[in-house]
Amino acid sequence: MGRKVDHDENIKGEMIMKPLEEAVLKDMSTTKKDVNKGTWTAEEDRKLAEVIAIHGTKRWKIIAAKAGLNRCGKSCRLRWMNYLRPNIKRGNISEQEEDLILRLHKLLGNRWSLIAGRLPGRTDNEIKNYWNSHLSKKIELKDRQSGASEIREMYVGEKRKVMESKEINLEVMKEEEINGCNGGEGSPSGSFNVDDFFDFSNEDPLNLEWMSRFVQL
DNA sequence: AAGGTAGGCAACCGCCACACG
DNA sequence: TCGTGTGGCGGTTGCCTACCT
Repeated sequence: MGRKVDHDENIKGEMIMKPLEEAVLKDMSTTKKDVNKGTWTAEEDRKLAEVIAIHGTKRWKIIAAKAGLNRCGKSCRLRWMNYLRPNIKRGNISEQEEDLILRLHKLLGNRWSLIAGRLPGRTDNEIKNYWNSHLSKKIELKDRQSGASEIREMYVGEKRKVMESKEINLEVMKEEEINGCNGGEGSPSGSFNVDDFFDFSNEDPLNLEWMSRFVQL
């Protein structure tokens, strides 16, 4: 811990500790022994939401201490992100959303947070769970029905290679952009543009037309 | 009605990347 | 440049509930 913490809140409203708060944190800091685990209670949810309403969602360790919960910061963050955050949609994943998940997964693999970023109100955890419990089985069934499992195994291997090279390409593209050597008409990045892909502006997120630019099912 | 099993989901774990001193 | 703390992510676990025998 070498970080300086004796500040007040800054203009952005980010949470920064005063000396007293530092002492509180010290008192509240939990050892692995006494840390609370398992399902969250309504009371814990309420306390966490209260603290976040005041201090925002930075410095989860401090938030955990301030809320007076014997929870680690990670646990608080997870609870907020997956359950308490405003505008969270729960359950009832529509056909449109399912289609989008399938396409995105085909394109991105198990990059759940990226996929979730394309589905407003959905969390990476929910999509991951939905995939594991519904979609993966659906795909398996579909494969079996079409008798394509062997072909698929080959395909999956090939796809993995492609994905890996695509990941490399994404990194290269980002780097090129940072270095200012991408974006010309002679750009080597081909038809897949990472910024187009992650540009959420000016579009209905559930409209799949944008997706068909990138991947077909 | 009771016990066993499978499915769904919330939460934890461990790793990695990044920021900061 | 290096060490440390923290947040973010994907994989995994374990609990709860519904369904089946």
